[in-house]
Amino acid sequence: MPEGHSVHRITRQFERNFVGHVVHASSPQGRFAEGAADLDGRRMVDARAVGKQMFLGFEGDRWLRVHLGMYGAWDFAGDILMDATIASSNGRMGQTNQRGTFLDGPNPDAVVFDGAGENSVTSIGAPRRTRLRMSESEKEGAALEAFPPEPVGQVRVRLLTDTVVADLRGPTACEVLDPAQVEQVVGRLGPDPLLDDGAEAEDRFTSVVRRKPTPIGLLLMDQNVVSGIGNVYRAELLFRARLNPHTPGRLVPEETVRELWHDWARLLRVGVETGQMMTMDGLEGEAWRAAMANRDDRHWVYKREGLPCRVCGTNIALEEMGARKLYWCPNCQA
DNA sequence: TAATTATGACGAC
DNA sequence: TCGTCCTAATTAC
Repeated sequence: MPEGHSVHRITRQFERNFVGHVVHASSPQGRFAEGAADLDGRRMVDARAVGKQMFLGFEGDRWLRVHLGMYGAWDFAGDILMDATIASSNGRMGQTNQRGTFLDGPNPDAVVFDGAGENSVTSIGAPRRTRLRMSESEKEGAALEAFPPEPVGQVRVRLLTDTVVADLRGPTACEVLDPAQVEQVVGRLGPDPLLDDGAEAEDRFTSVVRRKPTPIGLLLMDQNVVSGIGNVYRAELLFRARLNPHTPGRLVPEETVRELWHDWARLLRVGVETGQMMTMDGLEGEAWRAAMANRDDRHWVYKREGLPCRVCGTNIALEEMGARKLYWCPNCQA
């Protein structure tokens, strides 16, 4: 999926555009008809992200829990108010699409018209009105896109206000919970650096890791140990720490574990702000722009099996760990 | 047209 | 450890 950063970004979109508004909920696909009927007509009162899970609170103690899984995605359309902390103009968040774009980053095909006529929403301060450009096919014909647009594909849930619509497709979880159930789910999750940002969370993560015989490469992916890390961030965090993925948690030096926590906090913040999993640092100018534009240039090891390590030249290795592909440098991470 | 792939997670053995 | 679920894009044939 969409790792933790995407979910925080999506949540901010809901905070900005839906919280405080009465929502019309439906399930165009039909598979969430009951839940949608329950939520329909209620005012959204809260939007929270914990790791990879999002919770949308509605009047009447209803919470919609959504987990995107590996290929879920939210599409936003209409007059979207961009969150000042999100430097993206795209309406779609979650999975990747074609055209080499990334749905949780700026989409070259989505031009933004803001109040100043600038092609950007990166300015801070008052929210700006944005609108997604018409798609290629619509560009030819109709002058104005109808609102709301016809749902495309398998839309599990559609949430609609007077001005904005959000479509959810492909989630691994989508259900209505009561407050106690929400607490139960959240209570089982490990700390999320954007929520639990103090020494207490760092200590909790550190002590859990240092108690376990489990390989650190598995612990980082365990949402009960730490929230929000997925397969990309796992590989990159381990490389950045020059850590062998097979090292049992309890044998990782305490300082290294603490540095892992801080590094995750760092990468998560960058991810939320930019919408991209930029896991390389030390890039400047053109190299940085190239990396931001091309996902193949953003990572140290992820999806680079057989290619020379960017640091030592050793071929990047690929193996299965936790039923997922793990990329690492056997030399740097010896 | 079919197979493959993907940034997840769960339950049955 | 395996099978299963969710969807869409890309690649192979």
